Amino acid sequence: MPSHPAPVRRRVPQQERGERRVARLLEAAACVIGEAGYDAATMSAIAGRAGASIGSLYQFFPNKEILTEALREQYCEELRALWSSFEASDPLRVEDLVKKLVGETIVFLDNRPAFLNLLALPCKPKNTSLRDLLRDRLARILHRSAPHLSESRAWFVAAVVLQVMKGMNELYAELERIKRRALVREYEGLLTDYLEVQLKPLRFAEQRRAKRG
Amino acid sequence: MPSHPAPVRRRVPQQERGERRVARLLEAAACVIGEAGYDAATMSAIAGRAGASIGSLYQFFPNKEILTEALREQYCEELRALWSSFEASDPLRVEDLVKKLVGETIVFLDNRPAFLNLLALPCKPKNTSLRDLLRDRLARILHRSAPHLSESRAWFVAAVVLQVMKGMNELYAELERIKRRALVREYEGLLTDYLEVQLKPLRFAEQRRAKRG
DNA sequence: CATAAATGTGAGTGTGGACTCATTTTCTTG
DNA sequence: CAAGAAAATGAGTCCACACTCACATTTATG
Repeated sequence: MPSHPAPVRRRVPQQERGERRVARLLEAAACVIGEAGYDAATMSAIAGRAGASIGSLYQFFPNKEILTEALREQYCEELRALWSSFEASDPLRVEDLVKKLVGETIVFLDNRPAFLNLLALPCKPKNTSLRDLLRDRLARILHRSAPHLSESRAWFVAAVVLQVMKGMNELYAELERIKRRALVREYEGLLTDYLEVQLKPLRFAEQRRAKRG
Repeated sequence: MPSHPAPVRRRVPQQERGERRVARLLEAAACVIGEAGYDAATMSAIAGRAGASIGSLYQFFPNKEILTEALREQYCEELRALWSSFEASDPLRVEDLVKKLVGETIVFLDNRPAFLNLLALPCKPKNTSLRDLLRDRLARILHRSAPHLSESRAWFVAAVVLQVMKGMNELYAELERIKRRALVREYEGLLTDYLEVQLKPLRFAEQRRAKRG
């Protein structure tokens, strides 16, 4: 008698009504998680925000983890689409790359209030982590701009750039509108300077690093 | 009949035994919060880790918030001491300042596993926020190194530097030992370059910023 | 040693929040 | 329209965790 781990069944919407509901539920989840944080976001609050009953929420997302996973999956796909458009266009000067990166990121996060929360969350290994997705994509772009970078080095620089940008967005959320523009400028400068050094032909970068030996 | 908000009484230790207990409880709280995160850190787990019963924990810290507040207060004082030593020493070259800052911070956080968690936590306005404490101190040091910086500008730069360092420490915690050294170097370079530009006499900084128009 | 104060204990209580389900309402299809 | 499928509902269950309390043990003091 094999005691299988109870295959949780998630109802998949068959009617337009159902799809609308799922969309509204995900949207509500994003808002509530963004406002309250992951742990404090209750299933009831999410259902309420979506104008649905608690039972309705559980029809489509049989538990909190699955709901979160669905949101993460959605973000992954949107990210893939966004970054593919980056890679499709011609390589840019560092300064323009940074400006584009920063600008698009801020808009992206503005419309996805739960993104940073999910980023911090541990996630099952089989699922693509948002963080890894981002790092791989950026590393690829960096490698294209500066083919002399080793893969591991490109990955490393990408990790740093993304971490810095994450910090920027946290500050951005705290600041009053007026100071936000200044903050973005500041970070654009910081990242441009950093990347210009990193993407220079090998000997320049080495020189610079040696100077600090 | 004034219905006062029930003055929660926190037992203050009278014997050495009590002081040891309080110390062990705070230490345990720091560990558990550091490992599990604030929300998932349960009072029972903290008591258990300290080798105390749940009742004992509640004698000295009548609820989770007060416990957290005590930990925050401890960190505040330790921070004040650390930064005062920075301010006491002679002004340093930017590169040395950064190295000292980065080095001391990593050690500090290594011994205070709950620090980053508390940093993220909202906290009652009357209590000194760790974040504000840090910003004020660093801003003061920057202002001393570069008196031409306006106060608000120094504060702004300090906020950016601290946010970048926070990111560094998050990455640091994820990385294997071998890569940590490299990460620290990377951030030292990044921060030094950034601060060297910011702390230069006014016209240089303006020039540079103008270049990006 | 007697006494009281400080400290320690863990079973027990209350509650909020994740999750269930019997039932009803709405939609689709022939 | 009939009848079944999809979707909606919310009262109710269950459990983990914050917090209490009556009582036990240890320590300080005269």
